[in-house]
Amino acid sequence: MLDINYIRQNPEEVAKMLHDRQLQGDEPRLRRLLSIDTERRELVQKTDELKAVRNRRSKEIAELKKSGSDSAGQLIADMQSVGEEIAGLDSRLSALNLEMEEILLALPNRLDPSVPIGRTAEDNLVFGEPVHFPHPLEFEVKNHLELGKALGILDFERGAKVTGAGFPVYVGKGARLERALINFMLDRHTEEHGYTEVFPPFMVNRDSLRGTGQWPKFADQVYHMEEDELYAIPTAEVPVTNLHRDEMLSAAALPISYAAYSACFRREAGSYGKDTRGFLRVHQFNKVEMVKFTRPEESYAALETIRGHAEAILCALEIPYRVLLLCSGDISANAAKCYDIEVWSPAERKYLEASSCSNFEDYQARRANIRFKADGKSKPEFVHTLNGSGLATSRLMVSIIEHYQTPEGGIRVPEALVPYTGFKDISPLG
RNA sequence: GGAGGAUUAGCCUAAUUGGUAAGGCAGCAGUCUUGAAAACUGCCGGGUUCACGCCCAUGGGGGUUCGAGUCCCUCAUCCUCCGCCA
Repeated sequence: MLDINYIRQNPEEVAKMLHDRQLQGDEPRLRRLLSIDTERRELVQKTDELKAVRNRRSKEIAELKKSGSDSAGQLIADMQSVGEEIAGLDSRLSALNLEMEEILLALPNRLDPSVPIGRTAEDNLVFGEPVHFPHPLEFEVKNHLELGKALGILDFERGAKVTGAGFPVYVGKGARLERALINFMLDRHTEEHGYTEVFPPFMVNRDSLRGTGQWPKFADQVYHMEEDELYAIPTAEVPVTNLHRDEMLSAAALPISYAAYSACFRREAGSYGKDTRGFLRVHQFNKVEMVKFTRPEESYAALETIRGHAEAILCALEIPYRVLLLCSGDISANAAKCYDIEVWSPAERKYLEASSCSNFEDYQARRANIRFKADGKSKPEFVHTLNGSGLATSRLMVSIIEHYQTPEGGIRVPEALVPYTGFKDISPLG
């Protein structure tokens, strides 16, 4: 959520941001917001004056009653009408506040100046050089679906029977490989990158969804348990960032860094037809997420750090990847700046998104009311929040299966994972 | 699921039959000091104002009232006991 004071003082900047994000259609709502704000402020002034009168008179009534005088009757009658007037203005005010909040919650974040201006994913900037690792695949490569099925480590059909399409089952060494990946990444982040491990709830309430920005705008992408008014988390970002909702953090504690494994649930409503085969788009997948809370002036350095931590995982696994700096038209509404890390799929012959590292600045902190005090004399400030996937196992699994396949149709286990799997390869014979 | 109790600022705690939230700790700045501690003074939730000030804020939402921390309704969370389950 943006600061209404910032919007009031820089309306043309906000309009340009909407334009850069290809959201020109939101501009009428921005104008509506500004007019609500003006009316609201006038109304506040008026009711404040009336309330000041009421407070003063009420004190007089108290004094009169205390002194045993009966002369308070006229005053009380007068205040009755003042009270009615206040109630009328207040109800108008709360309607305006409600509408203002609705618009504010739906308005996207500002963009960092370093974000390239562009219309679609085509305009994303390749950041730095793609990173290669030599994998001798001098034979006809199979895709992860064929290999996974032939090796008996992935079972999409039974997953579809038990739950539905997009809920894969990992079997045998496949399950072990998945668990190894999760443990490997958590260990790296906690032991080498300085994160505190968190194992969060996989369901959250609405306040948490609103805090990180999945509600109200993206509510249709989230599984909803109506009877209990709970939502299945689309990412650990939601429960972990909301750990500190409505808290005043001690300045000395910043930055706070959490790494969390969670299953992630996404309805992916309306997204069938594109990259939907196998693991490329599923309703449930596993992910290790990094979340940071920083002082405002430190957030952009922290973004680079998080990206480095995600890249370190890929380097350790020797999986080829590249980094994209998302353009204004493709970046998510909540983020001020975002890198995507994409891994190379030799079977699909294209890059697949495996990680997204974002700086939300104070956009989430303002929604979730996460503040800190720099020192004793300064006012509470909103922290900056960041997160990055570190990383999504489903996409990594595709990479590992495809890059580490052997001409015989088996899979070697990446060196770094062997201590976690307890085996070095998955052979066609099982 | 049932009964009872609780929720006040970063933390801890007060407030008479309903009369408009008092203190303490921590933190910051200043005075004093060679320096520090102690002591003293000021600041220390949000909005508005050049400022004085004014308004809002006692877990969330609503109600009664001239006036609500206090009374009523409702929801959330925590604690205790009972029941149920693993």
